[in-house]
Amino acid sequence: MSVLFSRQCEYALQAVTYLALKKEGEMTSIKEVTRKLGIPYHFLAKTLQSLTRKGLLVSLKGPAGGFALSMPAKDITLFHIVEAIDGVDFTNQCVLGFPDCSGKNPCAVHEKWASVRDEIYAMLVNKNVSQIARDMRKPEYRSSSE
Amino acid sequence: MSVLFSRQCEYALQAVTYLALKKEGEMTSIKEVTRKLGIPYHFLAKTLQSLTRKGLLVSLKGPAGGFALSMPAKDITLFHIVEAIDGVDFTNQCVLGFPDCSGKNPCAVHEKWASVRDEIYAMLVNKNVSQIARDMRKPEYRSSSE
DNA sequence: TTAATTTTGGACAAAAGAGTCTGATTAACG
DNA sequence: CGTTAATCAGACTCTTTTGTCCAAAATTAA
Repeated sequence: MSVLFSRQCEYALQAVTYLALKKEGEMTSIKEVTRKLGIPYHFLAKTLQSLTRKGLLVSLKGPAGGFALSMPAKDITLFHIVEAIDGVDFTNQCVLGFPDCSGKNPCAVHEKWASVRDEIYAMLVNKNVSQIARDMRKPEYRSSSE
Repeated sequence: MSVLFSRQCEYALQAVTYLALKKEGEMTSIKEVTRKLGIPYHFLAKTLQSLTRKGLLVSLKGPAGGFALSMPAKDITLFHIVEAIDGVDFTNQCVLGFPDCSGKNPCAVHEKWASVRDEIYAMLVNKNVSQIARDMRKPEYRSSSE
């Protein structure tokens, strides 16, 4: 199992941040993204199509076609991507799986998890893909296998 | 998908903390646990058997049989249970799914996630099921549907 | 000893997640 | 116009996870 997000969501996060490295409006093909990131072609295709339908990306068919961010990179956060692929249930679900866990009826780690969850939320919201692209251009940020 | 742990692991966490409510050495049947917690009988059976093989529980067949903690509740932490069912990969995996993410080669949220992960780890290690049982006996801690 | 009640073990089924394949559509370029 | 290169759509397969079923073994109590 993946840690916190589904595989598909991880791929989406990786791919969108990769697109953010390109200059605004430049189209990037699925082929390029999957090669650089080492993820399955057709699976990512579906994922990017889904992000396009949700309005986070734009796409263009034909030669010189591909995908690009639909808005300035500074307006897209990691949270937007997670929201589009996995949904945001993690923001209100009990980490121990109790269906009726709440402030009135807390599980053993309710408050602690609430604070952890808030940190995760902040981690996703406070990072827009423009900042990430800036970070990734630094030499010490090279997570893809190029 | 569940939040952080597999369904089976959530069930295990719920069940073991339920067993911790009983007095030391008292046997509790699968039937009772699944009824109180509203989780599938045969599925939990397998889970408890697995915890028994791993040494966290003891079991006894026959009428008046069932399961009990194999050691004092204060010696069992949530982490032990997670370790036995899901494993501890979450302690060293990249949250964005980059296979080669590391301190030398960090992803965009590497440090932030490291601190969140440490908090999760502490949350699991610092809670033993004896404390949890004590908490659950208070009136405001009633997470099962009894 | 017999009946009842429980865990144990293994096989099986269903559902969800991940990944693949093929053909259609679209657009750039010669 | 025809070729080529890309997305799009949908069906399909494979794997993992979740859940179910049944018979055997063990233990208690009558």
